[in-house]
Amino acid sequence: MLDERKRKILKEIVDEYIETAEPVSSAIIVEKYENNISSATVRNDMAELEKEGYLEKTHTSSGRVPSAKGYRLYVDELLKYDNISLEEIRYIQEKLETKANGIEDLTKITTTTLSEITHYTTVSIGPKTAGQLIEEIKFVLLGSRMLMGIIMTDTGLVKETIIKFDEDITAEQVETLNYFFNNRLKGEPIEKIDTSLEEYIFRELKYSINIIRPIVAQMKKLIEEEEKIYLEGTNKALELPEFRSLDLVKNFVNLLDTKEVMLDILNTGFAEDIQIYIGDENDNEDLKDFSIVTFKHAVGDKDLGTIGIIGPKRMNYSKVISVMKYISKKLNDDFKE
Amino acid sequence: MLDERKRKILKEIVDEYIETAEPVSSAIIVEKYENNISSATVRNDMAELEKEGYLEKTHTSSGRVPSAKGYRLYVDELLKYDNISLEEIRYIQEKLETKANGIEDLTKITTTTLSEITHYTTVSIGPKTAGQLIEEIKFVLLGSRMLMGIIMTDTGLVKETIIKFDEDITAEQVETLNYFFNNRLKGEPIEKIDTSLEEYIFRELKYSINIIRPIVAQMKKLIEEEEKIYLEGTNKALELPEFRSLDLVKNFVNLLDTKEVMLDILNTGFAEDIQIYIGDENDNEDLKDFSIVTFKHAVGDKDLGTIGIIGPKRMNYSKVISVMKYISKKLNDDFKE
DNA sequence: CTTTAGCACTCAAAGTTATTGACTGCTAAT
DNA sequence: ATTAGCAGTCAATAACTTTGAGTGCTAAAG
Repeated sequence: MLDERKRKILKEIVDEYIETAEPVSSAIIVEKYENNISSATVRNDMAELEKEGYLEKTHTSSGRVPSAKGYRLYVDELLKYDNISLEEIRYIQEKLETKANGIEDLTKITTTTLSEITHYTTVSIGPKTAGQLIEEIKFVLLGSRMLMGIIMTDTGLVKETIIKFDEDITAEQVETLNYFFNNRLKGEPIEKIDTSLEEYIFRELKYSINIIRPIVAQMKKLIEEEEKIYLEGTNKALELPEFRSLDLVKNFVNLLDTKEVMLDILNTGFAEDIQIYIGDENDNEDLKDFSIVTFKHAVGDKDLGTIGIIGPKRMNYSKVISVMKYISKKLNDDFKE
Repeated sequence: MLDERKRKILKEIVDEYIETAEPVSSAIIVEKYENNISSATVRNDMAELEKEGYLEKTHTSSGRVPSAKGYRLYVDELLKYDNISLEEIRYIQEKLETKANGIEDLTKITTTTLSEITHYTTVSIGPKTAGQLIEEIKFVLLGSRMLMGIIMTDTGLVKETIIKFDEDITAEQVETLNYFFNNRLKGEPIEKIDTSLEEYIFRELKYSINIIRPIVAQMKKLIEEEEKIYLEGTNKALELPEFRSLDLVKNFVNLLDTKEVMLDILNTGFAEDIQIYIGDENDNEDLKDFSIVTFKHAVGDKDLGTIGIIGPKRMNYSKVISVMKYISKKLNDDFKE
C-alpha cells in the first residue's frame, strides 16, 4: 500500500515532529530531508498517508501530525534501536555496578539512571511477592517487646517488618519461632503465610495469642503490602512544550499522584519484553495524550520488578527503546551470574 | 495603632480572601460582615490598613488582598485555633491508632491523615539519626553470602540494611560480629559508626577485609542515607484556584520534585513548636507564593520526624494549625506511655 | 502515469480597539 | 467620625482585523 518513498516521508515527518513538537509542513520536509522532489509531491504523499490513517491535521490548513497508527508503524517498522552512545553505555554501567543492596534497591537505581539518560519521567514497582518461594525466615529480638521478621525468597528478595508486642518475648521463644516457621514454610510459596498459621502455631507451641497474632498479621501484611510506585523526574516532563496546556499538566500530575493507572500498566507487561503503549491504545482516557514504554525485569517466571518511562506521545522512541533494550539485557546478564 | 474595628475588618478581609481567592471589596465586607457601617467607612479603614502594610492592591481600582504582614498578624493575633470538629478528632484517632510499625511508619500514616483532613499537600521526613544512641546492633545471616544489619536506637528507631559479600560467612563469624559491635557501640551515639571501625575489627578479629569493609560501608551508608521526603496529595493542591497559572503549577511541582528546598524548611523548625512560613518570609524565591506550616515530632532533644503542609499563601490557617496542634499533642501524649 | 508550478482558499494566532463594570479615592454634607 | 455620591481607573472580555503559514487543486511538463 505504501511505497518506499511514502514510508520514508512518514518516518521523516515523525522524526521532525518528535524534534520540534510543531505540525510538519511539506516545505520543511523538502528543505530538510528531500531536496530532490517538490513540496507538491510531498503534499500528494501526505494526503495519501492521511487517507490511510497515519497522519492527522490539527485544522484544515495546518501541517501534519502523526496519528497513533502513524507512531505505531514508525515504532514497529521504521525505527532501528541502536540509538545509544558509548558514553551512555559507560554511564549506565557505572551506575548499575555500584553495589545495589537487594533487588528493590537495584530497581530504584535503574529507574533513576533511566530518567537521567532519557530526560523523561520514570516509574517502577518492585518485584511481586506472589509466586516466590520462601528460602528462609528469621525473627530477631529487638529489646524485649519487639521483633524484626525477615523473609528471604529464592530470587534473593528480602522483606522485613517490625513486630511489636504487649508482653515480653524471650530469646528461647524467638528461637522456637524461627525453627517452626522455617520447618513449615521453607521452600513453600510465600502465599502460604496466612491466618491458618495462627492455629498451627497455637496448637504446636501454645504461645499466648498476644504473641502469635501480631506476628502472623505483620508477616501477612508484608507480602500483601500495597505496591509502591517509585517515581523519578516528574519535573523533567514539565519542560516539554506539550505542557503549555494547564489541563495537560494537571492530568499528568494527577496520573502520577493517583498511582492506580500506572500500577495497572506496569502490571500488564510480559516478562523481558519491552511494551509500548501509544496514546489511547490503552483504553484509559487519562492516558490518551501520553505514551508509556515498560519492561519487566524477570528471571524465568520470577518477577523482579517493572520499570517504565512515561512521556508525551511525541516521545523520542528511538532513544528510549534503545536505552531500555540495553538496560534490560544488562540486568538479565548481570543477574545470571 | 489599629483600633478594634480595623483589626476586625482585617480579619474579615483575610477570611473572605481565604474563602474566595478574589480581592476583597469594601462592599462585600459591609454586605457579609458589617451591616451597620457604610462601605465608605470600610474604604477609609482599608486605606489605613494598606498604609500600615497589612493589605495590598493588585491594581489601582481593585479590591484588597492581604500582604505577608497581614497574614502574619492574622495568624499571630486574630485567629483562634480550635477549628477542629469532633468528627475530625475521631478520624485522626482512628487513623493514628492502627498499630504503626516503627516511627517512620507512624510519620507516614500521620502525613497521609493530615493531607486527608486538610486537603492540602503534606510532606514529611523521618527522624534524624544524628544524636540517637545505639541500643542494639544485630547481624543476621541470610543464606551464605548475605547479612542483614540492624541498628536499634534509644528512641525505638530501627534501621536495617542488606550487606552482600564475595565470600562465605559462617554463623560463628556473625555471632562474633554481633558481640564486638555491641560491645563497642552499645550506648554510643550512632555517629560512632565510621571507618575507624574497620581498623578496630581488623585488629581484633583478623577477618578478611572483604568481609569487614562491606559491613562498615553499608552501616555507614545507613546512617548517612540521604533523607527521603514522603509526599502526599500533590494533586489536591492543583485544584485550588491559584493554580490557574501554568508557571505556578510548574514551580510547585518542581519544588516538590527537587526536594532540597523542602528538606531545608523541614529541617529548620524547633522541637514541638508549630512553625509557620508565609510566602517570602523565608528568603527562598521559589517559595514566595506558598506558605508552609510544619511541626517537629520530638521527645526531649531526640528528633522523631517533621511533618509539614504546603499550600498557597491563602491557606486555611485556622483549620491547618488547629489540626496540627491536635495531632502534635496526640503524638506526644501517645509516645510518652 | 508521475511530478511540478502556481494560485486560490482556509484558519489559528496575534494584534487592535471598544465596551463593560467592579472597584477606589475624594469631596462635601451630616 | 461617618457617609452619600460621583469622577476616575483599569482588568477583563468581547468583537473585529490582519497576517502568514499551510493546504488542495488544476493544468502543464516530464
